[in-house]
Amino acid sequence: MATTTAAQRRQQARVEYDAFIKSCPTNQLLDRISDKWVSLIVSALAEADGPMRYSDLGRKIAGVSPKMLTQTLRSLERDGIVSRTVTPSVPVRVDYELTRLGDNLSCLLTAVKDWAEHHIEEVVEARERYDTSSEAS
Amino acid sequence: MATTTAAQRRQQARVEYDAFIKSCPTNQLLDRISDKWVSLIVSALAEADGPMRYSDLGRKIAGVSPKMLTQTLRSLERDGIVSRTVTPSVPVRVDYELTRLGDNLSCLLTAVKDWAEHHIEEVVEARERYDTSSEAS
DNA sequence: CTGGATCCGCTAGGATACTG
DNA sequence: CAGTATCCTAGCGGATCCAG
Repeated sequence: MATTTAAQRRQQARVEYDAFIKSCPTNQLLDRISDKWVSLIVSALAEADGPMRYSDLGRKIAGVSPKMLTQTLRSLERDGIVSRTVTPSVPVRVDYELTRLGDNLSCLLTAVKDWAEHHIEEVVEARERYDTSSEAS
Repeated sequence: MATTTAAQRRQQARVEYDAFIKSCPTNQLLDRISDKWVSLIVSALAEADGPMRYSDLGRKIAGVSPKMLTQTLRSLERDGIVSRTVTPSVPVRVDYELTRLGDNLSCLLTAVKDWAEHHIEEVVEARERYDTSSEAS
């Protein structure tokens, strides 16, 4: 009674794998830093080396919509990467700053950046080789 | 004549930013390693410490569809991360292996992994604090 | 000023079936 | 065995409007 098709088994495996991946710190971290806006926000705050206001970030990052800015900041705050300080004046003032953990993360990001800059050339060359050789077909 | 709304200006900025980001090695790399399957494939190949066949990878990674497996492998091959060796026997045999660059990348991945494992606890704690304090509202 | 809520288009990626 | 081609869905993220 092979009512369990290959697809079903694969999906089952996928569910388990997803669970595994979600519980895996590495993948959680990768998910986090791979977010386009995360790296930008973190490096913006790292450069500033001090608190930045919501609109400062919005201006510095330029292409971000308020929604994504807020959303990303919230998740970063939740993870203890940034701290959010509200000054209940009129108008309201909100400052964001890297926590110690966030600062640490920015170091990792720097390591990644270094790797990227050291190896990007190799990658580009590989791409060109690949592209020209497949064009030749 | 403010026919250029804030949204339009932001979109303009977004386009420029996208271009900037695409040309930025760091973000290219982040895009690459953040791909769910990339890290899995690279670490699978790193563990194997030798060539693996297409179906070996499919089995090892379990939850992946053929489409994504092929697609990911192709892009990794293009970037010179993995090498693809076809043995034209019957049936065909295809082996994938990390290149030197790929091997190097797996080291970076290890660094990321180490960071994740050292700091995940802090993140989890921060999350719990955040969640419980927002529940309290 | 700092966002929350809502709608909505788009595309990444999964299922499925087929080929060399 | 190692893919390719097709369809289709879910969710990400942008626009827009509104509120504290």
